[in-house]
Amino acid sequence: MPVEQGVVKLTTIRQACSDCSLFQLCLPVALDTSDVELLDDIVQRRRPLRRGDYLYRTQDPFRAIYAVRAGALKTSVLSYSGEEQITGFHLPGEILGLDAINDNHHPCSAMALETTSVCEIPFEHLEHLALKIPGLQQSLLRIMSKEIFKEQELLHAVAKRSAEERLAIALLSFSQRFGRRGLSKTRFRLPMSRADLSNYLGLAPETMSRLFRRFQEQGLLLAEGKEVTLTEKAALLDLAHARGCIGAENQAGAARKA
Amino acid sequence: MPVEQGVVKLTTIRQACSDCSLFQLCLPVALDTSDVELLDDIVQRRRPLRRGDYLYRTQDPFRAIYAVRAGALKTSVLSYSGEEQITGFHLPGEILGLDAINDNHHPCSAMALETTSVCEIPFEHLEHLALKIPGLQQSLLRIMSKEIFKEQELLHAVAKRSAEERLAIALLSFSQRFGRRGLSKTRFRLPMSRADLSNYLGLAPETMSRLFRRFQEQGLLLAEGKEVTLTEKAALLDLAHARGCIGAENQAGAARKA
DNA sequence: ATAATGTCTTGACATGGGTCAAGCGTGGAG
DNA sequence: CTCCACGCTTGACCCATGTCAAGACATTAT
Repeated sequence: MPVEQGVVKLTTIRQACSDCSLFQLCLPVALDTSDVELLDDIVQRRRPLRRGDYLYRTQDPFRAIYAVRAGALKTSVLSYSGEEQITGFHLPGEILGLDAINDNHHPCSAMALETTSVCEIPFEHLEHLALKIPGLQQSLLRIMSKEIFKEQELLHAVAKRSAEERLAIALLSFSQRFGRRGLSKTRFRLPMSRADLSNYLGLAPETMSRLFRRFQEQGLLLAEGKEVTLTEKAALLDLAHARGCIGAENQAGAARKA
Repeated sequence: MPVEQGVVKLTTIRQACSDCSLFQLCLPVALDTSDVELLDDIVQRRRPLRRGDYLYRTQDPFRAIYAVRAGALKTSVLSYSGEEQITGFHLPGEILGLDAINDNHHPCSAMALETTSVCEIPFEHLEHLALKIPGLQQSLLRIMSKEIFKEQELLHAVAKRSAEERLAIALLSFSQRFGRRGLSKTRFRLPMSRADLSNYLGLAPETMSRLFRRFQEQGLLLAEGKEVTLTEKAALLDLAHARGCIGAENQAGAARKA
């Protein structure tokens, strides 16, 4: 077994993909044991990021994609006037950096929302490996396809939906993403600030605030700071008009299919 | 040279990728001649679609991706209440269907906006070929990465921008996409109806109409039906706040890079 | 040519949600 | 423990954009 090429050697950093409870999520395709070992060899674990640290910044050269192991990140771009535009939140088991493949530079910055650790997967190695392991190529293409689909979905979720619908959709999306990794689908801690969330959804923070209140008054949820409990998921789904939408179980399901 | 496996044999349908003026666009990576021939063998040309014909429909099993050769298509999903939600327009040289890789079914329908012909690229073959031709795998991953990036960009273009900004962005996007294939960047024919365009941008058709008038009054453009002439592109760019945005030349440029 | 059908435009009006400006609460620093 | 600061909430107000309804125009069919 090769020496860990740890970017930084910390006591507890070594862990094989095969032992990782998130492995099914970040590369959701069956690889046999020897293939996983090949992958293991190229994956680097990094020292955890602290809240506010950047994993990469806009225009950084693209070297690797990243799988979130613990914590959470946001990706964002600076808009014309220098305002932050949040383009995504990334939870454990999710991959980020794929949008940089195209032109070899990161089109956005990724910042840790809390103490966060990631696996770094050098892309050159991965690409090379994907030529050898058909399942891996397939997996990669799937992940990217899902990403495209997800964005499209979100795009039209956010484009012409009311503030109410947007928040419902976002909450259900988090519910689902937490559920996917075995956590509660009804009670979770949002890793980002209200401001970040509202920014992401294209709403004013004030509007979000009012919405949270209204949802609470209507008994749809309980919010204590970042801790959220969804008490009436059905009603939320209804609000989100979720048929064929993010809140529905199609995403998690799709990822595992075939 | 192998027999053309044409889905339908029409008189003028046979044409090699290597002769195709759009080839650089649909697979923007250098393949050497023999590789292009391999690709050629799997590409099928289909009978042109007429206006209103579907290339595929939501939930159809995924078999192939498609490169637009001539004409234009729109992709759309049906929202909760049965309303059409347009998710994209696809012009010559562009590829569609990538969003279906993930779960083996098309998540949206693709309909021809005018007489349209496409190259059909069976995905199983392509995937297989990509294992043999590193450049092809790379190209595929790039294309998909670009797609993700594009969607992200658009998402946040549409999410929190004014109607004015959205239209400016859309017009510049078309300008650029026409320009990329050697057509005029300032004078072109929009292939879709106003209603389609407004739907796509998340605006009411009435709003679009008023905007077109206003832009015209301000001397930014000339619109005669679907024929559009951009007379003050700089001003439009300014309106779009286009730094780092769709209108900027980053996309076309990026596609060709490295 | 004329009718019929759909698409685009225009106007009047209503409203969701953005903006501005305070006030409140909580958690970290001293 | 106390203070400060930041993030969240609340209220008042207003504007951009959606909605409804009608009319102009264009395109196809008769």
